[in-house]
Amino acid sequence: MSRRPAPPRGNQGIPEATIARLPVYLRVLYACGEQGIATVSSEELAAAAGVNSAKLRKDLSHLGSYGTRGVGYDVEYLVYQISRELGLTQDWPVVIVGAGNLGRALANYGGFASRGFRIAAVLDSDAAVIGTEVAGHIIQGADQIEQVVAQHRVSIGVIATPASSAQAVCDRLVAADVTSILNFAPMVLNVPAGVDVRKVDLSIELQILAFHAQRRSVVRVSEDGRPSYRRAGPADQNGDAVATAGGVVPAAVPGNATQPQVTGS
Amino acid sequence: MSRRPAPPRGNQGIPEATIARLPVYLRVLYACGEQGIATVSSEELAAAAGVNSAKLRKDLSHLGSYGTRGVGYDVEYLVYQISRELGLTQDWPVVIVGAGNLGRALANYGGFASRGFRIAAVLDSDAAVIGTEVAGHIIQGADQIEQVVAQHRVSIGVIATPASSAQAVCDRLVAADVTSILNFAPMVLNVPAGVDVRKVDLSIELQILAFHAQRRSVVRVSEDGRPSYRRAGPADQNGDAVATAGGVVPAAVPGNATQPQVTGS
DNA sequence: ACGCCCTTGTGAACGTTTGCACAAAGTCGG
DNA sequence: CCGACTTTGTGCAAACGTTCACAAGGGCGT
Repeated sequence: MSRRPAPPRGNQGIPEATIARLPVYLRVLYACGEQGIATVSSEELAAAAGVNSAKLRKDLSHLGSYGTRGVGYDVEYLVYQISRELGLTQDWPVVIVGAGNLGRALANYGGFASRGFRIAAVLDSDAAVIGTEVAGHIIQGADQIEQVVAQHRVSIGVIATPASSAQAVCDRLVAADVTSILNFAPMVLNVPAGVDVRKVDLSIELQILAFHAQRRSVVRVSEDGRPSYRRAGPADQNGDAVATAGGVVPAAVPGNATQPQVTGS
Repeated sequence: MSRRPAPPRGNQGIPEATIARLPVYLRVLYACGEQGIATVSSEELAAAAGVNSAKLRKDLSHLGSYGTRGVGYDVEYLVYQISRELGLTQDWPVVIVGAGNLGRALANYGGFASRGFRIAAVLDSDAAVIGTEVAGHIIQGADQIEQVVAQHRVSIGVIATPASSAQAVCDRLVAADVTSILNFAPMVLNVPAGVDVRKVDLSIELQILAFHAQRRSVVRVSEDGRPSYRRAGPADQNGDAVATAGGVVPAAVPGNATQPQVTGS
């Protein structure tokens, strides 16, 4: 925002892109542990996580030198280190606002309660659902936000309300000292500096998919349509461009003859 | 991930980062249209979308020169252009696999049906829910995947199953010629090249939030704890690092004295 | 004890994304 | 019709992220 001429930037230095991948590594490591695997090489771990092995090593190197050359990484030890770095060794109470279809789905989501996160409360403003039970939690009124947040020391809030009330809920959460918000409402939240907002937006993801799908069907017209459908390494799952190696789409919709009216002029 | 010495790449040249933001602009533009606003400047649009105005202009410039200098962008025209670029002017049938809490939430999600996407079918493998209705759709058996995909020319599939069956469902979708997959299951899907996978993962988002929250609480110990809570411009909502406005973040975390037990050895 | 072989950790090159700053280009009032 | 003002579109440089390639380091067989 404001100019930073010579930012001292005490940023202790883990790149944001790395942070976003650590949870994926962590999940794979848990799976390894459950399989009884004691050590993994960067190559194996990278393949399972769907990334380049050099990237994985660089990511892990930001945490420290926790690997053993010639062997790999100790699964259990690495799990601990990543967990600590992400702050998962402490308990994070979470409040879910909005007990509609989505809110209930979230409350029932198993991976929620596990690994450090704990649902402190589920709130809603609809009197019809207040008092009913979801995933072992009695739904409380939305007017309890401040009290619940203070009582459980909540610092993470999940907004699963309609877009129309998302900003109001967000404001109340922020006023109650919640500094991390996960927003499922399809809108851009306005928050003060120092509050961290992440959004999960089905509609946006679908539109990105549609773009690639459309492009694929157009590109297919080009030469060299080798229909090789070989099972390659896992395509990048982090939103990078599609590989479009041998894109064999049937005969879907070329009809863009609908040249539109230019409204202005 | 084979080497690509000289990728012919018919990439017509819209950066991936831009594609990811276009849906946000589109949503803001729709909101403007509903408010009766006819034209917007890049500054206004950028503020509403939570991005830098220069970035917005550069993004839009990739689609063409659709603005008018000294005035701004015509809302309706820009909506059309972005929609066309994203491929939203055509109809995208979508199949949802998994009718649990999440699948039902998705099926009921309003923004789904609107703007180009249409639910072709909702499937599940649980005999207890097959035949019941969700959001106007009779839930069909998961063994109908191939038939439904072929019949409705589905090219986008949404996986809302437990992680344990996600890969199997994915394989069947891919075999049935679905080339775009939105994965809600908490796992990395393995797909052939040419298939586009995007993932939405609550657990990962929470862990990223936890990391920032943890860092913030450590940083707070530092000097200059000015509790200025002024309402600033919308903090970046795309997952970038938290602004932490006054955050000078100096001597954070020297305490790595807690050298843990090395399990192996 | 020694040397081979495997894997990590990282320097350096490359590509992508962001943000500034400004010229080009249009509108609008007089 | 003209000049002042506003806003777009973009060249450029810095920041950020990815990938390659390889030296450093450690285990393991002999």
